[in-house]
Amino acid sequence: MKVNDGSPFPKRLKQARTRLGLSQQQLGIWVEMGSFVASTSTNQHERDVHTPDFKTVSALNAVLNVPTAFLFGVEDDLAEAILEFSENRQ
Amino acid sequence: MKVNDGSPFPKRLKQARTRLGLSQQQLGIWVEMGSFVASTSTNQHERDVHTPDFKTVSALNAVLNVPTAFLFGVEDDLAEAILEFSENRQ
DNA sequence: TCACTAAGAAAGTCTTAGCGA
DNA sequence: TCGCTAAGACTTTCTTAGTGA
Repeated sequence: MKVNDGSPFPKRLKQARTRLGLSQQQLGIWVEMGSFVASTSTNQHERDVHTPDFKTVSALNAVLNVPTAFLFGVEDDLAEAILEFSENRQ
Repeated sequence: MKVNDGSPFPKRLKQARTRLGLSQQQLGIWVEMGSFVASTSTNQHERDVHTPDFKTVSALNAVLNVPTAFLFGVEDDLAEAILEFSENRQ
């Protein structure tokens, strides 16, 4: 996946991270367990330099407490609805 | 993204395609406009050999008439809810 | 025509080593 | 400490050419 191809992923990732008050490095460490890579990797994902593989996406979901679908929701209202759906279920 | 990494994308893609009664090649042609590549490419995506980039994902959304988030919905009930949400809005 | 596969070419992502605020 | 970047190493995806049902 190339730079800035229109994916909602970077935006949603940042949205979910800042909601929890985590730094890029903190998120990366909890997800990937490598403190040298963490900051760079997360930064690249949020800036749409590239997209992580699904294993990383899953790990992000777990830490950020959002469904995978949320990170790929293009429309804001749909993304909101996805969050509500998952919160009401838990 | 490697083979069988747990992404819901392959499953959802097949689900959305068969719902419309399209062949792998037909879907590929409408999305990518290359009849030689179409069949192979779609087949690889559905079998989770690999995942397409976001431009292709967007094109698939348009043809299949589903939101991007649907293709990345892990939970079946959430995926259903995403479909309903987008249908009620249109 | 359908779903599917191997393998080289092409394009992507990850890691290392840094930057300025 | 924070967000961020370049570039080579590494890994993935795409295209071509083909299979059997």
